Amino acid sequence: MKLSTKARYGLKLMCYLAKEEGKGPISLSTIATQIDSSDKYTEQILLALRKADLVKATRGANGGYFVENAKDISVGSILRTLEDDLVIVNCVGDNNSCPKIANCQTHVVWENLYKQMNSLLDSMSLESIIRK
Amino acid sequence: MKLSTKARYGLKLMCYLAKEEGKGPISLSTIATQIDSSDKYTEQILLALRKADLVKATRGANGGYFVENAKDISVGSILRTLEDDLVIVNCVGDNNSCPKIANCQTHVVWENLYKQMNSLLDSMSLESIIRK
DNA sequence: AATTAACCTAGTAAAATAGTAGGAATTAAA
DNA sequence: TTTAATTCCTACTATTTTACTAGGTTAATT
Repeated sequence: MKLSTKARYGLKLMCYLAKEEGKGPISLSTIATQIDSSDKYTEQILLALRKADLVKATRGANGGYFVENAKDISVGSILRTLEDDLVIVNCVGDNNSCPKIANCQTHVVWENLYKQMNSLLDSMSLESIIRK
Repeated sequence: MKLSTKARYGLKLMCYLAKEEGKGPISLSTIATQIDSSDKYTEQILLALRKADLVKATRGANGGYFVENAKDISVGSILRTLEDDLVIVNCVGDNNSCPKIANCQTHVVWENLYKQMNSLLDSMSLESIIRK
């Protein structure tokens, strides 16, 4: 159960963008260099984050990606968009459909774990972690 | 980031053995049937759990697997043996060797997550979850 | 018009997980 | 003392997921 590189690069990149907040769009290639990843892989991550509205982008010459209001962006929201909603087992979260939940002792474990992870990660804002 | 089937089957199986505590050894095939898995796959899981001393086994005819003191076995200890120590990223836990930790903002996130997961799972005993 | 840079989809390579197979060792019962 | 039951152990294979690459399209700026 390892966190994906997508999520790790993604959080790293968001920290970088948060630190540069207010300085205008930053190009993909600059971002990729900062986080030691390839342009193409970084692009995929940024695409997902933009679709989730966690980063903004402007196209064309001098375009790039940027973050607004880092203090309102939680680490949880970033990881959920890059990590399949942080659903650790299929029987937790929104579309859990296991018919045996009622008499399943293990379910309570996954449910607790899921809730704790989300609430911890939601309690950390991007701004709070870059200040340290 | 999904939990492995090994860990899921493993916890299920431990719940079953905990419920049967004191009734003597239970054969592999009985256990496999109970958790809807194959004998061979179940065997691998039991092997790992036995090596971690979480289940006991007796060999030969009428042999099998059993659990002692379910109240002293934590869910965390089970999952750690089946899930690569629950190390979500390489830079947490015992053999973290990343030289950049000192000036890495994301590390604090992984470290917190790692600690919370472990402490939650350690706080749940096998006995406590089968009672519900 | 040319250039720069994001957008988007599809494909491939690598790694991890899931599961199978089969023989060796041990114990109990016949 | 032989046979049957049962765990032990290692290696292998198939499947799925993750990681990463490629290349054309669209939009904005100069």
